[in-house]
Amino acid sequence: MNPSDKKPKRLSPEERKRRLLEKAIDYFSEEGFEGGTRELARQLGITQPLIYRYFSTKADLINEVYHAVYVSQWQESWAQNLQKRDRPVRDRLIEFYDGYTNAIFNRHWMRIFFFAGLKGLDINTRYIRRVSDHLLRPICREMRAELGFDVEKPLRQAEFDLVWMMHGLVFYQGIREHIYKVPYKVNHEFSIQIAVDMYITKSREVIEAALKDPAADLAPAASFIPEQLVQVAPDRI
Amino acid sequence: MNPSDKKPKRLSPEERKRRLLEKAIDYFSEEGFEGGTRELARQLGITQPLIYRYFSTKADLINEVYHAVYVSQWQESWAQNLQKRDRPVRDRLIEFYDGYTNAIFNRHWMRIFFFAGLKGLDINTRYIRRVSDHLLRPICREMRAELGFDVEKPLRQAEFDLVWMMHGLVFYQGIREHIYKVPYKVNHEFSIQIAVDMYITKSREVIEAALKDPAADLAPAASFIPEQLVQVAPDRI
DNA sequence: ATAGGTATTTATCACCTGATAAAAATATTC
DNA sequence: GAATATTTTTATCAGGTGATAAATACCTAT
Repeated sequence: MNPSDKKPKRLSPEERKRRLLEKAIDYFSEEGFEGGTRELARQLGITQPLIYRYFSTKADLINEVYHAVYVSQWQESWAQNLQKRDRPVRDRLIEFYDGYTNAIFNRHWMRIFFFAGLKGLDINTRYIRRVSDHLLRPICREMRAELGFDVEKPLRQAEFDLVWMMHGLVFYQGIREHIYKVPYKVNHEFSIQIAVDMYITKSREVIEAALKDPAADLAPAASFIPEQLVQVAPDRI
Repeated sequence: MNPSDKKPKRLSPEERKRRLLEKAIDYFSEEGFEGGTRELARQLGITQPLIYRYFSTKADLINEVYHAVYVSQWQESWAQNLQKRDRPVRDRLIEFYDGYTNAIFNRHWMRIFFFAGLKGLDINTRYIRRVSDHLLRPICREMRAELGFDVEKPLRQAEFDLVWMMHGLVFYQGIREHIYKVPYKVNHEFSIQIAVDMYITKSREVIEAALKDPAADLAPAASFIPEQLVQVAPDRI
């Protein structure tokens, strides 16, 4: 046996915790949060009680998994760059979706997102609200500004639906790739381009019709709840 | 108490099994397949061992849930009507998606689909293959025929991706409504119209470019496996 | 009314779950 | 090299799981 293969039986707390969290992301994104701590320990080559030296409860471990996968991946620059009016909206959107899909189109992110979504966990609803409030609503404003509509008038339902359609078209390709597991490489640049073009093309008539009709539904109000991406109610795990 | 409220303590096997399956659909679509048989029984007002008089194992019960939610909802007329060339493709697509979303945009279908998808269950991959082979590929043929392209030449990747984009745009609105649980009614007719228009608008240039370039990727071959929507490998539950 | 049939419950099995406490193994310090 | 400190394991707990067998409660036909 290669002498360099010798792995020390004891690790520093930092290194052990790092490996534990890394494996937990892997494991829970495959098995869901019902996955057992014993099997997780087995895959790490350690015994199950050792997990509890580094995470006080299973819920605590899962919380850190969330943080690592979701929170730390969110880029504040997304919302900032989307609102820099020195370039056409189309360019900004394509650049944004290039970065966004690059951050979230991976097996860990996609699967944990849906596991959490099906469980109705806080982190998931908060994330969707964040996408809605910090990304999609600003995009609607930018679109109005570029087309010369009044930015101050309240957002209409139809405009909001339309921007969600663009978002959904892009996002669904990630679902195909990582949830459906299609047996070939999905071309994301292509779908981003199609989605953005669809949005740009349809925006004028949708905004025009929505603003003309005083009876048209308003988009639901942005959330009042001070939203963070962090907490998970422990009893939901 | 209203005398008509008196419920008999014993039911006929048919009625009991019917109620059990109905509740199981409800229960597993909320909790996922890890949901316990005791809680299921509790919600039915019966004891847990009674379940095993009507379903030999939990896997057997889940299998019947699948069948009720997926298989029995599939309409053969979808594929048939899509290929009747007496009307424009646009009309056929809109009619199809009206019927399709009407069948699958409900909490049971949507949630069970993703629970099964995350577990990698056969039923789910089979379903996706069925959508691909029986719906989306025929749509691509119809589109080529309407635009006057050669229907016999093999399907290209870009055409296939494009039809999946239309499909994804529509499907994603169901995800928003039933997985994200947005707090308002999503307008499906609107998104269907946008999706179909996007597909029709982009088809000509995509097909043209794909057929012109001899190096363009082909779409993956339709599946050879004799696909059914029925079986679930018991050991995967 | 009673007897037979069967739907339903009670009691129980072996196994798995997250979590805790004490013992052991390893590394570090003097 | 002995003493100390800390990582890791062993042993175990209480409670939950799917499933089975035997006992019971209910309905119906006679």
